[in-house]
Amino acid sequence: MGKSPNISNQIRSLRFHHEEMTQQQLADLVGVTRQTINAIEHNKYSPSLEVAFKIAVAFNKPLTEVFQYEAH
Amino acid sequence: MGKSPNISNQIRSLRFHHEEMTQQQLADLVGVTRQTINAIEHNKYSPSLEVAFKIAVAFNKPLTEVFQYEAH
DNA sequence: ACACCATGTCAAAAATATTATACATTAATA
DNA sequence: TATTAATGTATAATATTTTTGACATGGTGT
Repeated sequence: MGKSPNISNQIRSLRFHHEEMTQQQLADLVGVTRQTINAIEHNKYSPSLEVAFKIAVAFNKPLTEVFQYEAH
Repeated sequence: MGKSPNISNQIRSLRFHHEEMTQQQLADLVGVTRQTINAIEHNKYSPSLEVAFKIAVAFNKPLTEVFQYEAH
């Protein structure tokens, strides 16, 4: 659904809370490419639910702590 | 990410808990088609995070109560 | 200065999600 | 019987996400 201004995320800050985990390292944990992590981090589009869940697992956080939704 | 055996959901039972809300009615609330709801309900693929959030909002539940992830 | 690493970004291709149309089945109902 | 509503499918077309490959930048270290 294209650009998603109504979804935000804490990926960047979570990465730095995790011993400065790099975009590449997170991508490897999740099983996607570095560009995908970068795009999601910058809200270029809303990821699939599966990728979102995998990111949450990588940080050992519930999904809703990584991604927030604000209806408009 | 194609078929998603590691994501399950409670959409069907939530629909019936909501005055027997129909697939079409949920689709209208969410802004997708009936076929999309049907496919998601049957785990044919994992929806976008945005659609997942909208479904959760339609049921007035946190996303993680509607969708569950089980890493394998 | 040079190399290295993390990041931002871009464009084209591949993969996946979603729509649109259509048709079959079942249950309810007039 | 006939009709209507809800659902399960199916296929092709469109939209979106993800990959791949590439290049540029700023920072850090040698």
